[in-house]
This record gives sequence, structure tokens and C-alpha cells, in this order.
Amino acid sequence: MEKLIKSAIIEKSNHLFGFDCSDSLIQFQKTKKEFEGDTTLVLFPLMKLAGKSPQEIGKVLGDFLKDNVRCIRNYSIIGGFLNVSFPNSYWTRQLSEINADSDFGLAAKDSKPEIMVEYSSPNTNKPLHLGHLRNNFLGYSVAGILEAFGHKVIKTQIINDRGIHICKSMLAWQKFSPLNEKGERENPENTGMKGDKLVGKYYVEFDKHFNAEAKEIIAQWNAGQFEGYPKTTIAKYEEFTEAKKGKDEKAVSGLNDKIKELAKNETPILKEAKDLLIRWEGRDPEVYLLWTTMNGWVYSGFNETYCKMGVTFDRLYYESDTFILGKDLVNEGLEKGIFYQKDDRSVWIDLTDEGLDHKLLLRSDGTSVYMTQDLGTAVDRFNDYPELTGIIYTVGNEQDYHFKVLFLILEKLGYSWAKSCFHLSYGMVDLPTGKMKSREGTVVDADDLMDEVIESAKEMTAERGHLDGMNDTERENLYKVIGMGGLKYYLLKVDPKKRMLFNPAESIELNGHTGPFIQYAHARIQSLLGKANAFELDTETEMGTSEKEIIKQLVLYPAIIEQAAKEYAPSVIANYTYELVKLFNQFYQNITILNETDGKQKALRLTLSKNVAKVIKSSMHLLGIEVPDRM
RNA sequence: GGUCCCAUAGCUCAGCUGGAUAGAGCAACUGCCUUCUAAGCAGUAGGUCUUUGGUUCGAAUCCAAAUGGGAUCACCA
Repeated sequence: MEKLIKSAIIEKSNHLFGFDCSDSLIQFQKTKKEFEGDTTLVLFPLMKLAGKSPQEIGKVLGDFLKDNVRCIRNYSIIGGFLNVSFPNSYWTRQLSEINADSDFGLAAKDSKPEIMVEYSSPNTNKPLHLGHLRNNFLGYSVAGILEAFGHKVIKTQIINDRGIHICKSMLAWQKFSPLNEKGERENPENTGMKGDKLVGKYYVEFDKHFNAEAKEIIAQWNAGQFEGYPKTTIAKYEEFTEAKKGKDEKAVSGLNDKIKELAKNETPILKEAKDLLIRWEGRDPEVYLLWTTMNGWVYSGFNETYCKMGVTFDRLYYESDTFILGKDLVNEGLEKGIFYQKDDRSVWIDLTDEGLDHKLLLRSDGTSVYMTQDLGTAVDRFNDYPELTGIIYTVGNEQDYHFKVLFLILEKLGYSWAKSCFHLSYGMVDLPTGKMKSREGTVVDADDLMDEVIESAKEMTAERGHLDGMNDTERENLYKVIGMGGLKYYLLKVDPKKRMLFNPAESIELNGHTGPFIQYAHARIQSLLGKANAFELDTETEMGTSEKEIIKQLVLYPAIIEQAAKEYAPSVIANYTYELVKLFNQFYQNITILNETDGKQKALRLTLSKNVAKVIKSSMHLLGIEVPDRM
């Protein structure tokens, strides 16, 4: 509609004002609630050029539109704004079109290029936590939104299944897991522990011994015993110790950390882990079997968690498969002279021309680092999917620098698609008690949190729900839908880029700006429709302002999907649906529907309700949130 | 120290491609269940949009600086 008005004005602008006005001069905005009108033209930009007052311009424009655009019956000028009104029939027709389209808002399937969305990407040593929930919900939702916008989407994750950290937990399990009466070490079957939790436990165990050994070494050094340690290490130790003298507390603690690093490198346990990594890279059968077994435990644990989260993947990538390709790429870059090699054989890239630093790509012992693997994985993916036009990486904003460098290197290696890769960088989730830190045990475990949220939904629903005639499975499912819906909405309603605070009490709240608030509206509408007889919309029906407001909000849905897709922001959808539900609730609470005697009115209101429910369901689906028919 | 991100009501967040009197929710206070699900609705109160400059007819929104908070700059991932 606004496009129509705009083109009509531009076409006749010379005639109207005596000059040709450009596209950007015709600005629309939403009409404020206090004023009558369906859209508003901002007159200020035209004032200067026309050399007339806003009233004069408004009159000229308003009369012009009334005469030339069929739909426009009325206008009013307030200040520098021209409020234009459309007739009722315009809005009933809009509603009728929405009603006829069961996929309202969704673009044609696969009408846009293929895109890959990566999310989750866990470390196999650490059970999933609250931060992963934000990551998974975000990634899954963005994938859904892009699909709704017409893209072909491949959902993926990279599983970080190799490297020194994996060897750490393998080693700790071998060394410290107690044997039971059958002579077996701990495993998920004989302990009943979730596999990822069991492996995580041994990773922590490694760290404990690791730190203890390092402490011992420092004590030795402090006592002057340097036998058996490399000269360069001792020299550094002495240098740092010397530097501590006369420094303030902060500087001393920094130097102490450096000394600790030195000591850690000398611990027997780390050396053992490094040996294990070398054996793994050499495909030692014993190590390989252990690795496969323990990873298997982790994956079954993760799958259980993903299932509860309600997220899925189309394709998995394992770093153990892609790191070789990464190394090849580095060698290729080295030959081309994009990278350089230091005397100790480590490979680097110089990014100082781009205002960045030098970055390591291959260790002196020839093993690969994070960046090497990511290079390999990216290229691998474009080889696997020839139609692919870009990858979206859902990764926390602490890795902004990493991705900047990654994309830059890919570009330097000559991959043109590097430009269409995007780091969907999201902010950390803070707790009221401060930052989550695994070392301090302030991590919120994903499984625990989901269980709590569902349990809480169960208690609340028992108090106020409408569950008559539901069997136990239906009830359990409902608790899950409400609990998870609340949690997902809580994490997704905030702009992904921003750091957010996770308040446990608010996350299970059912009132106000929450998931259950939206779900409740859907359940009420379903109940309403269940009680209604057949109805059919008549496009000649009169309507009140609250009905019209709702139709206006419904009409926005396709544009909202577009915005959310372009900004990779599920929060746009979340806030839109909340607005819609608020408008609907006002209408529902103040206007009678089933008892309306005027049949045309009743049909309009029911059609409206039905389509509100449709859009609620569709938009919540884009957030990965289910909506119940009863609650 | 270099680079990047953030700052809106007591709290959590919208609004930011410049436009009318800056909006929600929570918390506080008032009302509304004998009519479609009160997980709701109606209302009261709460703001120098961190500060200072600049651009503009017009700035929460754009630019610059300051202040405060965070991240990052590893032969960790």
C-alpha cells in the first residue's frame, strides 16, 4: 500500500511541488495510537525543497492521494505529519488474504541460496551448560528463520573431538578411574552416569593433578632445585622472579601466572598427555580404541541433551576428519608465500597490514591449532556442498577476533566465498552472582536447568492449569512444552549481540513478557475455536479499532521474518509475537466473540482469532517453541 | 598498552536505516472472575536515554571525545 502511495507521489511530484522528488524524501512511519490513520507520511523532508509550510504540503498531498489512490478516503494533518486512513474493506481484504494462506509469512521453499548454519560445537570434555543453551537455541532458530525466508539451510556442528584436551581426560580416566570387582574402570553402564558427565569428571580430575604437580615444581624451584629442567625454562623462571621485586600486587600476580605456565609445561602428567596425542596422531590402535570409546559415551550423552533441547542437525563435522586438510592448506599457503615459517618450523601469518597481529597456524612440532582446523573445516564444507553460498557460525563474541582472522585468511587463500561467511556473535550469559566460571563451580548445567524448568512448569500448571481429561503422557508433554518454551523464549527475546543476565527466578516466570504468556493466548484461542460453529468472513464487515490494530500487526509478519533473517535475530520475531499477543489479549478481554449476535461481526472476530493463533504458532515455531492447544 | 563490544525506569529488556508526548515486563500500589481459559485485562506511580561537544529544521538513534563495564591480543580450544 505504502509502495503504491510512494510511486504515485513520485510520478506526479513535479506537477505537485514543481520538482522531482527522490525515493528517500517520501518517508512513512507507523501512525501513533493517539491519532487516526493507517499510515503516516513525514512532511519535513519536503518542506525545504517545496518552500511551503507543512500544512500546505499536507493539503496538496492529501487531496492528491484522495483523488488518485482508490483506497484512500481520508487524511488529517497534525504538525508535520500527514495521517492517511484506509477504509475498513481494505483491512478485511487483508485479513481475508491472510486467512486464505496457510503458509502466511513464509517465502517459497528453496527460493534463495543454500546456507549452512553452524551452532553448538561443543568441547567433548565439558558437559553442555547455560551458554550452550543460548547458542543452540539461537542457531536452531536462525536456521528456521532463514528457511522461512526461503533459503535452503544445512544445520551443522563441528565436534571438537581431537587435540590435547581430549588426551587429558583419556589419560585421567586411565590413571585415576577406580576398578570395580569385575576389574572394569568406570563407564556409563556401571556407574549410571551420563557419558558426557563421566568424561567431564575425568577432565576435571586431570586439571586437579595437573595443578598439584605444577605447584610442587614451583616449590622445588623456589627452594633452588633446578635439576632435570631445561636451561631456558630455568632462565625464564629466574627472569620472572627477579622482575617481581619491588612490583605492585597486580604485576606480581601476573608474573606468578607466567611462572605457573612454565611449571605446568614441565609436569609429568602433561608430558604423558602429549605423548598420548602423538600416539593418537600416529593412529596407535590402543589409544584409538580408547578415544573412540570415550567419545562414544560423550555423544550419547550429548544426544540426550539435544533431544531435550529440541534441536537437530543435518550434518556433523568432526575435527578429527578435517584437521589434515587444514594442514594441507597451511602448506599450500606456505608455498604461495602467504604464510611464513620461523626457525623452529612453526608456521605463521603476518596480518599487521590489516591492523592485526601475527597468528600461529602450525606448531613447531607440526601439530595443528584451532585456526588450522577451522580452515580445513570451512574448505571441506564448500567441497561437500557445491551449491553452498555461505556459512553462519554461531559462536560467542569472545571469539570475534578469531573469526575476523579466519575469514581474512580464507580470503587471502583465494576463496571468494569467504566474504559471505558470517560470525553470528552472541553475548555471554551472566548470572546474578557474576560470570560463569567452570573452575569456581558456578556453571549452570544444561540438563539440570532444563529439568528444573520443566519441574517448575509442572508445579505451576498443577495450580492453575486446565487439564481435565488429559492422560499422564499428555500432561508430562505439556509440562515440557511450557517449561522449555519459557526457557527458550527467555533466552531468545534478547538481542543476540548483547550480553544478557540470566535470572533463574525470571526464567520460570509465567506472567508478563514470557513464553507461557504467548502459549496461553494460543490455548485460549484454540478453546474458543473449539466452541464455535462454522463461520465465514464477509469482507464487507465493519470493524472496531482493536480488530484493525490486530490485522495491522498480522500484516507485518512477512516483513518481520525478512528483518529477522537479515539481522540473524530471533529476538525480532519474539518481540513481534509478544506485541501481537498483547493486542489480541486486549481485544479478547474487552470484546465478546461467541456471544456476539451479529453474525458478520462474529465471523470477523473468529477469523481474526484463528489467524492470530496461526501466526503465533508459526512464529513460535521459528523460535523452536511449541504451542499447546490446552494449558 | 593495542583492537573490538556495551551503557535507556529500582531490576530485566524493546526502540537505534534521525521525526509527534522514549515503550514493555518484573517489583510497588488500585480495580475486574455468576459471560468465550484471570498464565489475563484496566489503571496509578516510576526517565537530565552515562557525560560533554558536533552534524541537523529535528538526535536515545549519526560523528568525536571522556567515564564506567566487558571481551580479546596463547605453540588452549
